[in-house]
Amino acid sequence: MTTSIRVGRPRDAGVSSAVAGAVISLLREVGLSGLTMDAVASRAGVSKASIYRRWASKEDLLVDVIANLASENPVPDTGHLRDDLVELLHRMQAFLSDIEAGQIFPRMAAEVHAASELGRRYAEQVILPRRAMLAGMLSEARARGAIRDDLDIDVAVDVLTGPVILRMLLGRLAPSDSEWAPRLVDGLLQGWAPDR
Amino acid sequence: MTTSIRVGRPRDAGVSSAVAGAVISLLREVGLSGLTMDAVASRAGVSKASIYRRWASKEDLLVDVIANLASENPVPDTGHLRDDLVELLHRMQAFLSDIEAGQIFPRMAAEVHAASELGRRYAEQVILPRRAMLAGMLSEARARGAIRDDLDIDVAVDVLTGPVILRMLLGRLAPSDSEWAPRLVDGLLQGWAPDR
DNA sequence: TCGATACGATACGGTACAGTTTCGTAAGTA
DNA sequence: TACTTACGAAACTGTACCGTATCGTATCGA
Repeated sequence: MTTSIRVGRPRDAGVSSAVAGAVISLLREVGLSGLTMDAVASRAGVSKASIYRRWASKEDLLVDVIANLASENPVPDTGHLRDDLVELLHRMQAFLSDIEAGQIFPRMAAEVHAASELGRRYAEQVILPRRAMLAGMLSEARARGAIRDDLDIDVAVDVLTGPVILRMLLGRLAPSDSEWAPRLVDGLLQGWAPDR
Repeated sequence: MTTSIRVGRPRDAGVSSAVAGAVISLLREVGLSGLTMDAVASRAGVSKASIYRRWASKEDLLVDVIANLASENPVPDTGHLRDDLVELLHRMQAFLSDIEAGQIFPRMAAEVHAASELGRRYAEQVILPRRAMLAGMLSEARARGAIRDDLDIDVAVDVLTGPVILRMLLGRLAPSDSEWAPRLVDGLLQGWAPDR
């Protein structure tokens, strides 16, 4: 509407990015529940007043920062389904264990489950696109005959990604070595192979 | 040591159980982070003093109550692996969607991941025994030739249970009908069948 | 009956933290 | 220069909540 000409001192763009960076690093260190606005301000080298000039509440800030957390995620596509899947699971594990340190994902999972605004946006911007990409990858493989044509794609997506989430949640209780992903994929592909 | 004869008014056993019940119902309604000792006392119809006479802290109370939450879980065993697995997944779904309302499990998952005392005890008393039972069930089936003898049991447990956890976390975002579990099991068993 | 302990009710201390306000100053526009 | 908005620093308000203490009463054993 009003492309009003701003008067007065302009906002320092560095403040916003410093705050976002502080939120992410604190999220890793102290988790969602341990994150305070005072800590964010201090870590960002910024006053709380400046934060509240940009975001109406802590909730708003978190939604904004976390939703923009992981937008880029290239899909491996060598044309060789087995290797693509192993690579995809490895990337997923790396992604999860990167933010794992700060326990972002488990807490986001709880938010998703609780259907909070934060959870809704996280699912919408992070989880669902990834599921859709994997589904597309499998559909393509099925179309070119690499896997049996009666394979249920939805369930296949669950079977591939569910175990990764599970192992991540269990963490130290069920450590997974580098061979875990290929063992999983190879095991599944045995059942997914087209009838000869 | 001292089997000291108690003097004075004895503790009312009803208080402990009322408190435990209050914790569970509140956990379902407001979640772990929304649970306060005042609310527990009020819901249980008990004074806070009486709670602190029994548990040293909120943390102690939660660990005690939650760890004793789900101890009994019979394993289906009709001898027919496919049906047993479907039944087991259905029970798992029912279990998770029962406590789902209160979001206990996702929060416990975050605790397990965070390796807190609460999470450690939950994993020890709830998760790991169930994994062990399922692994036993699969080993038995493998021993009697119902599934291929080179099947990796550990990965098989992940592949069966991971998707259930995933769907539960996603909740409304990826609703699963009653056919989901059999589709999952049948899909997996295709790959697990022994070579003919 | 007496002493000890439990009970509910309730007040209180202490702390943590979200969000607001104030103040002196910096950086823009008219 | 005058005005407007942003900035950091820091004090402040309000609230939530854990854990403790006090009080009058109830229930046990001796």
